[in-house]
Amino acid sequence: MSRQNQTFKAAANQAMDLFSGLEPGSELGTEAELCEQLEISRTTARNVLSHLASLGILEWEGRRKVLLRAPVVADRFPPEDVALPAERAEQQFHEWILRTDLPPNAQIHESELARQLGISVALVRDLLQNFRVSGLVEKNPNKHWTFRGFTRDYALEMCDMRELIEREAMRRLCADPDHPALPRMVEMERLHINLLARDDSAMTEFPALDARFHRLVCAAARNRFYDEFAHRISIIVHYHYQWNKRDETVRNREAIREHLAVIQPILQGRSSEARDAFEQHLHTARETLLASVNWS
Amino acid sequence: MSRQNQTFKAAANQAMDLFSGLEPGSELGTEAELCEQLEISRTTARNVLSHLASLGILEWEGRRKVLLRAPVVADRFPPEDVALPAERAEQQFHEWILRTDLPPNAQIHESELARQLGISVALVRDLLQNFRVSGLVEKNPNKHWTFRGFTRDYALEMCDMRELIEREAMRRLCADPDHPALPRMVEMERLHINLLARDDSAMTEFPALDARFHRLVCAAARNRFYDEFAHRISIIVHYHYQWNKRDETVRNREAIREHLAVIQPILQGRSSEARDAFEQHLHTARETLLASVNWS
DNA sequence: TTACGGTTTTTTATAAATAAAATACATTCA
DNA sequence: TGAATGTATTTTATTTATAAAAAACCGTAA
Repeated sequence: MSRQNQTFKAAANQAMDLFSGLEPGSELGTEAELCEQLEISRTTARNVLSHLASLGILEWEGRRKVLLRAPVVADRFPPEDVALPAERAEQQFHEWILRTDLPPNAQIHESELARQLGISVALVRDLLQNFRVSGLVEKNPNKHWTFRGFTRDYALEMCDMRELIEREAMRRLCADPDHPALPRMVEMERLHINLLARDDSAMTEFPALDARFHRLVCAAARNRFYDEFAHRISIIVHYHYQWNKRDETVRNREAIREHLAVIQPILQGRSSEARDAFEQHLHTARETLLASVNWS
Repeated sequence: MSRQNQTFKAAANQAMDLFSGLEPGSELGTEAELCEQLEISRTTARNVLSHLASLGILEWEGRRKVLLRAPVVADRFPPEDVALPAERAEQQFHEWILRTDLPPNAQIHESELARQLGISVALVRDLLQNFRVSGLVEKNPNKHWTFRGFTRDYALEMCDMRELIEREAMRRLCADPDHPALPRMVEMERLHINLLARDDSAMTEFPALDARFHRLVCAAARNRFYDEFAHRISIIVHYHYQWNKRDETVRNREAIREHLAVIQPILQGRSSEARDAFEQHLHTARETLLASVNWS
């Protein structure tokens, strides 16, 4: 079927967001300006303009573009139409592989998975190839893929690598009082304090914050290999925890406090205290992760 | 054009190797046995048998398979026919990206590269996606790829990561006197001593040995993430050094001696000496790598 | 005369097509 | 009867096709 026009649809919705802040009758900028704002090509920008014109939202002739009325909800493309197939597929795939209870050494067939997820084999192939780096699947040439299993071994190897990297990143962060990551750490403190103040139901937001915290720590080392690994891990941990929910709120609150016990000394320049607290947190994180796979 | 039959051709050549050791007139085993030996499916095994029968190398009817004559060179498929397109393409791609003098931030177009390498865009896409993990290229969604450059920064980040991992792996290797990697270390010592005894022209074999040594060290940690990283690095370093040839033989001989200064204490259980020597080697390796990118 | 808009060309994202290779099923002969 | 063979089906590797999106090109009006 080739491409759908998701980029166009997403851009059209974004343009409507932009224009709903303007008065009807106001003149719009040039095509190039719209491209900048929406981060799209002129081809797509022009398609958007002509679409909005056909909806009667604006009048467009040559360089004159006048807003006729504010866009309404009915004008927008529905959210399921704007997600790119690749993005949608990736999310579905992660859900499937990390939340379906696949046994270790299970065979994964590209064609079967494509049918299950309702996407093309080529896309499944992309997903599996990319996911291979996470160490959970491997390819048997000319044959199927194998799921290696979210086993205790896997968790141990992941924790080892994570601790190696994050410990080093933390060392660098603490060593430099003018480290460029510090402003973002201030913001991070605020987010943690806010979340801690809210009630248990808000704890569902923790996994995302946890991932951001650890990615920020990794980013402090300014090493693309650290970042790459942190990114991989955050996906795995995110889906794994969504699925394993026991003691969730208690565990999450405790983790937020541990994060703060790291963040605050960093901001106040008490390095050794920060590093001790971080060691403590790495230890807890390891325990939590291992506990969640203990049954295997 | 879909697939060529490389698997079949490679298997046919392998089968001929196998049969050339047998007397004409001898009976061959079952189809299933041939599958085992050649690591192929029965479909392919049967195709091979029928091909060899049509060449008059054997007679095949039902379960009776008799070797008629020894295969000769003319029976074989030429080597360029047996390599899989994907493998051939990968090698070409690595040559291209690591030995062509691409400037940092150069644009890479899938379609253009496909034309240059004479392969399909889909294959180029696979190669770039896979290579992305090495941190040298990045994707601009809906647009081209960007070569980030084999810069000083890149070399520094790579060395940092490498040292972090290999230092830890070495610690583990030294901590366990019965480590399962030790037998392979004995073999490694032998290979190093042999190479050192040969003349300068043999030094072209060093990069491959170097990669093996470092991969073995990483393997000692028994962590799939270490292995993955070691593998990536070995590709980069391999191609980079092939291209940067100054002081080659001197540098290589020195590196062999440094490797031996690590291997021998390990085998003799002198841990701290091994680790000191390894630190020294990591330092030299870093210097060498940085020197090779100094011009940028 | 130059920045902007109209048009054409190139490139990417995705799916579909095709032959090879693997696997599953049916059949036959020791 | 069951292990090996013959046959059919499924799955993978690779290329090709197609529409969307980006980029390049060219003309025109402020």
